[in-house]
Amino acid sequence: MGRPPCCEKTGLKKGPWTPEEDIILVSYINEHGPGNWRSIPLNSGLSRCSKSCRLRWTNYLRPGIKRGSFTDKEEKLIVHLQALLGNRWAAIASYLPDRTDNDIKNYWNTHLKKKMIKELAMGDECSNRCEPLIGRGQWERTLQTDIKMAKRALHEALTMENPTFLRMNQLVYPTASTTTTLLTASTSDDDDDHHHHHHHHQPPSTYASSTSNIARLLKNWPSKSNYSPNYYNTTAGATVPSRANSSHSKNSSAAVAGADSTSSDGTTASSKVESHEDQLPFKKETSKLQGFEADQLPFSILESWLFDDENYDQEYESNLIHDMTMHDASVLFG
DNA sequence: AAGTGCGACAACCGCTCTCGC
DNA sequence: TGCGAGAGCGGTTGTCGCACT
Repeated sequence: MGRPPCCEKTGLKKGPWTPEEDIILVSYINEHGPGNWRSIPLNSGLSRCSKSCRLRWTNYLRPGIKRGSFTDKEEKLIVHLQALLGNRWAAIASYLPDRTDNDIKNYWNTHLKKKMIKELAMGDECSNRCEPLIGRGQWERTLQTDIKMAKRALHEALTMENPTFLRMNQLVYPTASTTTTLLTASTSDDDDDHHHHHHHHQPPSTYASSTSNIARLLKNWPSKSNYSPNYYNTTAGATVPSRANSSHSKNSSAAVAGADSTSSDGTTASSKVESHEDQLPFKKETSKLQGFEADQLPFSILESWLFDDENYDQEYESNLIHDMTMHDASVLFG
């Protein structure tokens, strides 16, 4: 095919990033905000293409990224969502806001795919050998049930009007008063964005996965506890307004937000840029979440739907399937 | 100690989508 | 409406480190 790789133009550097390059990139973004990637190599002195800068930022340098091994819950969620959505890693990543799509994709390819194949093989073997214990049909039904549960969760999240869903949020949010204001039902298709939360990060084992290295070197680098998610959100804020509402951004793993926080210069993120909260799937008022463990949110909702079999009843399923319109299906499955 | 194989993951490539003109 | 530029996404590759022989 014709188009040359973007980095071939002017001898731009490729390959692993050095600490010095990371510092330059982070310093620049710290000062100007993310976005406008094309200007970064021009103005920052980096010999990297804009694309490489964006990837480096969104996958590794952006604050709030959780690294390290995946938990069982995350793993299960990925399996569910992959069964539901296929290899749409950005969409899957939107349900694990502190994981990048690249991370999830790699984890799937290196761990989960093999695991699923193995389990499939074991299922087949078991169905051949020990039919009385669990037959192929039963295994398939179990899998189908899992997929349906995931569909149901997604459907709930998208419709936003199911009373059961509201109950779930009351579990998540601490007070009834906040619940009513936070759960303004969305009418926009853009609302399948995700919640954002902070996790306690595991210490990175290599440089490439270490933003803390940069933190040590950069005086103003925001710590994990005080970073300004809206400010650093690749798609949000004044720096890249044109992309903020795109269909890509709604699923983007870069769209990380969380509880409001103080940025490096001492101003709050929400005062610095326009809030991105109204694009979140479950609207919330950031100020009302001060001090609240927002990082519990995604799993609080999804884990209940995806992991708790007690929530699942056949009657609801049949009703749901009946209610799902072709439009819903096209939205969900493209 | 040296060589080899393999797993993990960072980074790249190419395509598609969106937006502004 | 068409076009070009920028950005996002998913597939794939390259590299590194570890385990094993």
